[in-house]
Amino acid sequence: MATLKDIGAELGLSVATVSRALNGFPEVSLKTRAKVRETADRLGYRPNRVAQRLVTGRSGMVGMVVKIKPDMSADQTFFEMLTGLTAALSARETDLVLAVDQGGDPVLPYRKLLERGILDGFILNAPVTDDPRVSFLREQGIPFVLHGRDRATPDYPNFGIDNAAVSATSVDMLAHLGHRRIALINGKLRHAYAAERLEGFRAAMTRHGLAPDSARNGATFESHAYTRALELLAQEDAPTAFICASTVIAAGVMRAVRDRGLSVPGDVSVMAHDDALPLTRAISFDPALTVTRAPLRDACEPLANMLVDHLGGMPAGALQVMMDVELIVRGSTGPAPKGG
Amino acid sequence: MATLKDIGAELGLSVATVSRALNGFPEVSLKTRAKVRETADRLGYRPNRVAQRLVTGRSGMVGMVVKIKPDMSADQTFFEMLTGLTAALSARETDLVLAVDQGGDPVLPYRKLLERGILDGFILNAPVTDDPRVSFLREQGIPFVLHGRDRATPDYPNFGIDNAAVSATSVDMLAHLGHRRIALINGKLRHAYAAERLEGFRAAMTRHGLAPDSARNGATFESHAYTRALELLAQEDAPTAFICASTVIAAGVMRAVRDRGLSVPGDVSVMAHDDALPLTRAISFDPALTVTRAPLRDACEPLANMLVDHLGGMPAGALQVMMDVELIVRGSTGPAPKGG
DNA sequence: TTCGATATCCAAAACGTTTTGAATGCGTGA
DNA sequence: TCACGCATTCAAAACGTTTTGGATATCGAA
Repeated sequence: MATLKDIGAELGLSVATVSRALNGFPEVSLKTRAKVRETADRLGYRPNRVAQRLVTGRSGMVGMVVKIKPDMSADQTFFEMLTGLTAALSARETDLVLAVDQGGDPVLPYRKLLERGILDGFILNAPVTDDPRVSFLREQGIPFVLHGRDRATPDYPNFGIDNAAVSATSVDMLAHLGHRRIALINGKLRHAYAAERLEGFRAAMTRHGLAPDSARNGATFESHAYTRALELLAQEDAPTAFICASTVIAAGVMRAVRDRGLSVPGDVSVMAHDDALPLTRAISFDPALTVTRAPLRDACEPLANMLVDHLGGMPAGALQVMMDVELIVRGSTGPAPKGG
Repeated sequence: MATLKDIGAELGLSVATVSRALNGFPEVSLKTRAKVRETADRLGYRPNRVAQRLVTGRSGMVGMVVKIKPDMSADQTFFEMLTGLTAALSARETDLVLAVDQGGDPVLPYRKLLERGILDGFILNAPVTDDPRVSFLREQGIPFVLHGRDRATPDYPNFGIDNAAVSATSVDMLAHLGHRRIALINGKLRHAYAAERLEGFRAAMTRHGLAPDSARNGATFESHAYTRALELLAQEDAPTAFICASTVIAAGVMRAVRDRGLSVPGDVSVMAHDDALPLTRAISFDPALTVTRAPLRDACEPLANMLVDHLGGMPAGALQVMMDVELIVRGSTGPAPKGG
């Protein structure tokens, strides 16, 4: 492998000048810069990352812990994140080291990864409210970026969507269509996103003068959503509209609606939040699913860039982004049934 | 972070001696070795891996590419491997860098990972026959270890099970129970393991004087196996025993057998090869599934160690292991039905 | 006493890069 | 001619480790 010294020897230049030339420093003449570039290409020069990292004091590696649920339902979102993150990070000369959380103490895998002493920072995802990993990494002084947020006013870099707005947008749209009894089939409440969605749901329902008590929190299985929806539909004043935390949940709800002999959207409207995962595509539903859409993949590049920027010294305050979600109205929602 | 120099300064020793003391070289006295150890612990010394890697010329990082199938069915095996490999590699001070293969050119992700110039080697899994990744990495001169093998006599480090023996063991057992018409529901034939299983199946059947034509190769979905089994059971001389490439396939076959109004193992025996994945447990079948068993997890530590050893200079010839599989007879197999 | 062997230690080089501080050459204005 | 600024380049230090090639002290044997 060609080194800076090789290039310097070839041209009669010092390694310092070669280094500057390649790194675009201003104090090197255009002529030598061109010559250096040319020989570097010709010799197939690639900077030795290990040497770069030794002198800069950074490892160029960040960590991520994937939590394996017993049902392996994390897979889909995880692969989506993994694909996007590795691509975005490698564009910033950063590598992603993975570890697996098999349950138990949530900070343990982070502690073990840290002990190896080779990581510059972490990417956290799927926060629970007041996430213990956040407090741990903060007291260790390790930089990290969080997908979403674990508290109302985070003081760390984070990127996510406005989950309260997800619920609010959904409620607003359904209320505008005349629905009065709207249910929320939510994820488990300890997940920060679910708590935010519930809060947004309650606020929006109250704002519209509607009873905010038709919210169900729990596991995001299709079968679980099916059961919850059946329970709600069996009530005297059954909901005429469902807001689902995910498209998988929407599938369960739709199945329940049909098993009750009802139609979508004639009798019941169904909408969901859509992470745009490849497997459960909202557009493949019949009828196509109305959604608040925020592709998970879109979060990867910002997350990667924010972490690298933060490692480069950018303060956390400048690295907090909350995205708006897009409302896409399709066939699964319609006016509230007459005399509902 | 404390360095060798810090420890040396504290004790009035040179960094060379401190380094030797910590690395267990013989030419340092027991007394100073103990003192060095003590101060190293007290100062919380951790070797700077980047510096180590610069001088040793190795990066301490190996790569693995996960292939995402459209149906994401790789997830289960992948997570199983990921869990085991990260643990085994970190015990050898090695990190795992992941990339994603989203289809298309199978060597592209390896090429891109290689261009970053930070990897010492690769772990390959799920080989197809005459795998193009093998030829690519070999002509690039990059060390790798393969889970399984892509040709009969591999010249690279590899670890796997004897897939021909998997079939042979299964056929032997079923033939011994009196079965004459035995079917193989196999994976896609381009996968090396499936080709080996088919070969082993044919050889064993012929050896027993049985017709080796009831083999079906294809996707490893439950539904696909169900369809294939139904087809075979509809034949005039339907099989009385099924050998399945996986427990998922066995589930489909069992469903087909029952939908035909037949019983397991009274009318039809069913057995499978079991990778011991957490989700589809052979023992949870009803009746519990007879299997040839070789936990996927068991391959992780050998694979990790073999790659690290190979990187350390051990020749490929010394790093080729083919494991035997374990036959576990449970309730899903029994004597062939009378007058079958 | 002297020689050689042995045990123990150290100084310095090396890995490939970035960065600091200084040097060189050149033109310009006085 | 001198001083000065500017553009361009270089030598050397630094990062933290491993490893090479001595150096020093100790001891036994001649």
